Amino acid sequence: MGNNLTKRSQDYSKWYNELVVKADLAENAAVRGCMVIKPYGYAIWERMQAELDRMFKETGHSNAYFPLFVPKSLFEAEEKNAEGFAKECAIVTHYRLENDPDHAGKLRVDPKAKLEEELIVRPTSEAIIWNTYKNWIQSYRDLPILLNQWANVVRWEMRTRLFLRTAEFLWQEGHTAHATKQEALDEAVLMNDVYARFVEGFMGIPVIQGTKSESERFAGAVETYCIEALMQDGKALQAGTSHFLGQNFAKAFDVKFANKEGGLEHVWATSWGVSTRLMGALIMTHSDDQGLVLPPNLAPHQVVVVPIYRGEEERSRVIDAASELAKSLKEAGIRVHLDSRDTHKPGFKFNEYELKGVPLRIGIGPKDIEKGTVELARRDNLSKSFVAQEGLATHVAGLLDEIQQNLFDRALTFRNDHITEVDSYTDFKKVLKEKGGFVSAHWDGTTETENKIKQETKATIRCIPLNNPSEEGVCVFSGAPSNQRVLFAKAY
RNA sequence: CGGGGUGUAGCGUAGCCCGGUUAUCGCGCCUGCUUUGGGAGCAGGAGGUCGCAGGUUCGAAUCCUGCCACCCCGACCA
Repeated sequence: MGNNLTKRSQDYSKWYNELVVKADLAENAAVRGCMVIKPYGYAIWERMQAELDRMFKETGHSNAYFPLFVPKSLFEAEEKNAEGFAKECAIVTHYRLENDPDHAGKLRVDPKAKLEEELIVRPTSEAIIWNTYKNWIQSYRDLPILLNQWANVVRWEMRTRLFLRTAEFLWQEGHTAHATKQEALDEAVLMNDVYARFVEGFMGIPVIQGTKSESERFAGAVETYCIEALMQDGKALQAGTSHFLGQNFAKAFDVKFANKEGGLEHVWATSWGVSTRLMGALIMTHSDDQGLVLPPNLAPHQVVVVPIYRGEEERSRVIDAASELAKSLKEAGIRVHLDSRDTHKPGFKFNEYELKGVPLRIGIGPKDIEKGTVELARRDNLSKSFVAQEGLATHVAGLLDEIQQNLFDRALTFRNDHITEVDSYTDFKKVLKEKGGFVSAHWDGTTETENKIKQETKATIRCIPLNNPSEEGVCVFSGAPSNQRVLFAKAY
């Protein structure tokens, strides 16, 4: 990465927060741990939603919506799932307020309005959805069910961070029901792959697909597939997960179907989700000290046109020319924004759009009109050049592709340079401390070893990569035999 | 919940140790003129329950007590 962020990883946290705020993406809300997503941040989220939605539909899924509240009895039906989320639930106990007789002008909870049964604000929707699916499924003819929901969920984490871990966050959660184990497994793998394609192709963030170790697995899942990304400060970030739920939820909610042979079987399930956390991944993967850097596929505005002029006469001429340019780019399918504000000088705008990460900036002034040129400035490498107005749309389209590819390649190089194979615990600790990134090491497969390593180094097993080559070795911690390497890292 | 830190204008801050006129400075905001190819200059102006509540004192942003909020580090986690 061509900036000095990595050299001051201790400041990374501050840098990240400032960037989020200054680039106008989000801010802390009045509610502890919650955030306000501002229009510019939300526009980016909408771009992500649109693309993901397209990919979901392409793979046969539909959208639906389920309730925010989960009755406690439903929530606790799948024991492991309930246990896993129990410590971070917001709970609704009452449904009415009344005037406080002791404090004029204040309200208090009406003790008479206590709910018969508490409602859990969903931390995830498996319970409420499987309770519904129970009524929808009787025969193999009702399967598969391939649904996705765009929603908010609440997880009352002790420590929160804008985009990375907020008490309330936006996400999508897919919940599917299948007649066979293989079909469900295929679905979980497929959706993990959809995530990988989306995050890499659309967001320009390289990821490693893999499975989680038992202790990192989703509560209630049989297998958790995931995509893991690496941030510029050397910490890993779980960017998305796809779970094979086996028959756990079907058994908990008694969802059976009649198969072709006339027998009754429990349904097989998956669930998968990505969240606004991906915005955090975006910021921490591409941004530099000038601000946000958006991959062209994702950017709400791919190109911004900044007119440069002095005086009223020049202004109208330049704005006319700039409008023509913007129009021709728009006709070529490019998302372009003409900033004709007269209240800010060009220099101010240059910096503002750099901060906001617009991939390409076009400057046009009187000199350009004379010469038939424009000034092109790339956000990814901050280079500038003068090019002819003629054929500009084609040139710009090509450049946008190039920038998209360049951002991905740059991040991929960084990521690959930060996967280090180690064969001793000394090296393991040394690499974690001095270099960061993923450490590829042999592990004996036990949760006990995993926990001890976590305690001593704060590193966790991020994933066991898919198609991992088998290799004989010994666990770096215990010395017990192992037949493959797994990826460890400190993580967000 | 444990350990540390910070609360002063929309944002960032000085002042606090050692109490004393009208609470400092920068950014931003408003008005005018000049400016406009990399965050404009000058002049004028608006904006404050000094986190909250008590206490000490002739006098509190400053000292004391209590409370609240936020940030960082741990446990928890997409």
